[in-house]
Amino acid sequence: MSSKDRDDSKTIQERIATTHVKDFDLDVDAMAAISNIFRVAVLFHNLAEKRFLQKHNLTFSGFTVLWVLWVFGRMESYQLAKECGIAKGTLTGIVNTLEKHQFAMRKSHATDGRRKIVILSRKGTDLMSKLFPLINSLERGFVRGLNKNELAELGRMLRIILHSQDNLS
Amino acid sequence: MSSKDRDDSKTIQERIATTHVKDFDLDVDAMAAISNIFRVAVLFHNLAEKRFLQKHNLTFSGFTVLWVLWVFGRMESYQLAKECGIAKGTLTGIVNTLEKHQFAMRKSHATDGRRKIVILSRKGTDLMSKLFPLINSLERGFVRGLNKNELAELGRMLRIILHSQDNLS
DNA sequence: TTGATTTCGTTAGGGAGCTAACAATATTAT
DNA sequence: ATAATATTGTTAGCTCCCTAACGAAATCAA
Repeated sequence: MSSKDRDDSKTIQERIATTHVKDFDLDVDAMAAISNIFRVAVLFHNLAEKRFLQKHNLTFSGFTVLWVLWVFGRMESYQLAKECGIAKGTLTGIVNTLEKHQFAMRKSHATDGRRKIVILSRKGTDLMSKLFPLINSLERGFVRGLNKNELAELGRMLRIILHSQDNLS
Repeated sequence: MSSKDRDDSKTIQERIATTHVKDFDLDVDAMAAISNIFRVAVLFHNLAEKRFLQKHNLTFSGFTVLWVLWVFGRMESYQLAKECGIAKGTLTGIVNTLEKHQFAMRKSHATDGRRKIVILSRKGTDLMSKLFPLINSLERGFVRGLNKNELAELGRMLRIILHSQDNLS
């Protein structure tokens, strides 16, 4: 199966944008890439919620927090927010929801009265053991059109983009 | 500048995940790719709002709607929602906000009493002429670590991912 | 020790995202 | 023509997301 057999034609938006935009000095390829990154993210987000998360009273954000907790075991709030890429005020709400459904709970820091630690409950751990492979199967499905080398190349390019933004938060 | 000179090492999350996850039959590369797509999207979203959009009372979603309207001229609501990748109920709120700031307005359909058409105001058009190149410069900055061929390859792979999901909404 | 500054988590207010239910209008069936 | 069905946009309820302001606690200064 050659590369030509696969559907990689431009989306409607890209096509129109290409024609509409010639008055400005625009980088259409950069625009298309970022725009399509958003499309993939939204698509994955919605599909994951609908297929696997909703029935467990879990949102995608809640899952992300549980994912980090599952990987790291436990974590202090401010670090958890940073790792999830959300504001600290947002994390408060998400942890409230997770606590309501008893997937996680808060603990006070031993020596510092300001800090709180979020830990995974047994129920949360069990759920993650079940959800993690399911979500990964969805991820696998999303990139099934790419071969091993292409997938590695995609990962490399995304890391380049991320690291080139490190300085300007 | 060779490929080796650029920072494309794995993120902390990827590294930890790789070690924690060996009990399951997981595709770590697929996980890393999707996860990093989300990171790029969130980073771009926040940066665009902070740098260019906030000062005009515009959110990223509001900008997206204006962007589609600017490209297509005008559009019926249900189609606009679909093109933006959001639910119709969500679009109602966004158009309310856009109307409040007079960037866009609703018109009734000529023959079908159910349908509404959203059109860009003069104020919205002027703003987009200014914002469009600014956002594009941010997009350009995001992919500045990739050369022309790599960027084209990235776009091609993202399109493959998107089209391979076409069947399962 | 006392006072100023910093850090951490929560809260409040605005906007965005979903689903489900609803009213209004169109379309189709009988 | 009338009834049943389908479609469109809005609304309500919940969650998420941001920023800004706040209180509590820790740290630093003098």
